[in-house]
Amino acid sequence: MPTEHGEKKIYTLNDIAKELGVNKATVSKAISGKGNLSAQTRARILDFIDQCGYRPNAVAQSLAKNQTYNIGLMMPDYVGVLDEAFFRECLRGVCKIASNYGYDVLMVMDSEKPVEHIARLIDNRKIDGVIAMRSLVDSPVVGFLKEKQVPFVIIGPTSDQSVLSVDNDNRGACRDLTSLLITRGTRKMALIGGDDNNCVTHSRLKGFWDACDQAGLSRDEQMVYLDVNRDSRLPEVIDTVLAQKPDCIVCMDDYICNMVLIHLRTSKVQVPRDVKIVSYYDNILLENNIPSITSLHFDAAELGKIACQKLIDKLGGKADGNYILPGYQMVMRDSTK
Amino acid sequence: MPTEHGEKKIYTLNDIAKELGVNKATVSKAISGKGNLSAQTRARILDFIDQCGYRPNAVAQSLAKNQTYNIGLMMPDYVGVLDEAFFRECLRGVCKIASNYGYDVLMVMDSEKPVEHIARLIDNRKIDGVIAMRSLVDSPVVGFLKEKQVPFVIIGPTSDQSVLSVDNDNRGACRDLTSLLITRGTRKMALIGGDDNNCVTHSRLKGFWDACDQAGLSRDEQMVYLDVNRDSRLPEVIDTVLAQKPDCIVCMDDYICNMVLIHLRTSKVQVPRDVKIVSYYDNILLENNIPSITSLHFDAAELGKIACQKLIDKLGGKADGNYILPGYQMVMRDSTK
DNA sequence: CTGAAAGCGCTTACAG
DNA sequence: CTGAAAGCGCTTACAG
Repeated sequence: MPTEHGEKKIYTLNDIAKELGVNKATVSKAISGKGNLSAQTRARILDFIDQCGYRPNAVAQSLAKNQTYNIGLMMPDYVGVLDEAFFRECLRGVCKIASNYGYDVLMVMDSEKPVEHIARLIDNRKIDGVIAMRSLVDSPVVGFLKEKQVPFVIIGPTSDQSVLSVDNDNRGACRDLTSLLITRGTRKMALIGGDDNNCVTHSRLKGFWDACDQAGLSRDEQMVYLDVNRDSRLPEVIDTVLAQKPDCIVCMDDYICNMVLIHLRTSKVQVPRDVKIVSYYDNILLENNIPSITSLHFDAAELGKIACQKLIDKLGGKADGNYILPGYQMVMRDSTK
Repeated sequence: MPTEHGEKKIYTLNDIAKELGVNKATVSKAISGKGNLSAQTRARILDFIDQCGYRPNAVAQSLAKNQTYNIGLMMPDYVGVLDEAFFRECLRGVCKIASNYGYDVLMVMDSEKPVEHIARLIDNRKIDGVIAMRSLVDSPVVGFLKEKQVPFVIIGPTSDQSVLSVDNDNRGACRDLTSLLITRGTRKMALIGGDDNNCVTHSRLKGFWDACDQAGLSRDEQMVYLDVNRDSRLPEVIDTVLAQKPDCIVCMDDYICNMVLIHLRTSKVQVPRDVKIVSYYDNILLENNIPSITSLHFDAAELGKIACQKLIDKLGGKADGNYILPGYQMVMRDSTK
């Protein structure tokens, strides 16, 4: 029932109750479906609500029900350029499911003081639970959330069996890809990996060793370089690696892979003729590279969806198992032909 | 005052009032600083609050003050891979300022039904205002927000003078970079551009033409290719362009630039000897390319900050001018030597 | 300077 | 099946 001015009146439960000559509790019941009403009055109320475009005030509901229908999403402030796609996809997944259940997602970019920020949200009772996209080893966030007793799930690895977590099977995937290379005759493999402080680095390394062990290859620590960050060491590391004449260079992420490719180009080393290249992560720029790069592909959106689903289940009181490991794809391309 | 169990009691205003033998209105005033209180009782109350770790229930405050201290941030669901860095930086900027002012950011990933989603948020009164990262031409979102009379600011270009907006000076930046190339002797330039439905594409094209006009070069439409998306046309477009022997290829974004580079490599065309390359956007992968690529760099975080600041000003009743155009950097690198 | 009251817009026992 | 009441935790005029 818009007025002549086109400004729509915003109805409250009370308004509707008065307008219809019933009690506002009755209206509330009609909407929520709780308690019993005659089908007739329910229909009458619902009809009217439809016409006048009534929408409940979520804030008032929150206060009355002590539930906000908000979840806090903690996202790393800085992530590698090439992980951006991952986080964004993950965010999409989370938002999608949240939306399906009528929840909203409150961003926490954990820049300087992630713990303080999330603490404020919790203490002010602005959220019901949190999803932490955790990427750093020994993040203080997890301890904090446990202490606060807020329902939460983390995206990433944990050794802590008491926390709900969802993760890609990085270890298994890296193992499988490495194994496949070995099966195909690769023997001398080099591994170049990123941030040592990042959980995923360790999982991937483990997978790499798993495959070596399984194939009876000795662990050649000389061929493994971790914590190779962008600023400095990468060029010399690549030189050192090349000097050892590997069959294949395994890059832990696409940033490293890109740098390796550039370097090889300058050094006139041909892929895959002289050396094979594999990346443990799949970015579109490398897919387009010539030769295209063999890599692993994880479904980040799915990960976000599952994380969100688990949190909502938990908020709804459904207990649930600890881990879920969605699948992955090995994308075999020209760089390992 | 934690109990023996380590579970901290959660205090309400009422609890504190009782504990201290004062009225809860008094406590409220002590906290808000509104109204006048004796310095003594104020101090006593504030002390106690400090000790017991009281935090106001934000939901109750929202209801009483009719203000949520939440802002909705609309983010495009799908963005080009290489724009991800831009959006993430922008998001950071927004979150940063929001946090400074005690606001929280509610994500809206406008996938299928952006308007419906934001409508729900508004109608349920979960947010006070919105920031729209608008990237598409003729987005229905803006019209909707105007109609709803919700305070909002958009990040991106508008012709609509009645809406608050913040944008990079894409046109000016592209003009300047193009002009500089012309000054340096470039005459025959090709332009390859992305999504025709994206506002930024048009701004950049205008800047390109501006520079041509200014230098008295005729507008050679034969050398301009828009809406070149990834799936298909790019390789043939590049061939067509190369056949015309340009001095320089201007790429509207880094995805295109990357494809061009790959293609040139395969065709044994050398940069910058045979042709110069410029990108209108700056991604780290291209910075590392050999040769490194000349490009424009925009400060996305700053853009986000300003957008958020403007919205908060508006929410606080401060009217403000319509546009702000932050600066940019021209990063001259090897590809135009 | 402090208190008592009404109100924000809902929900949820509890009566009838 | 419907209504009257109390309550969620705050804020804000209004008295005194």
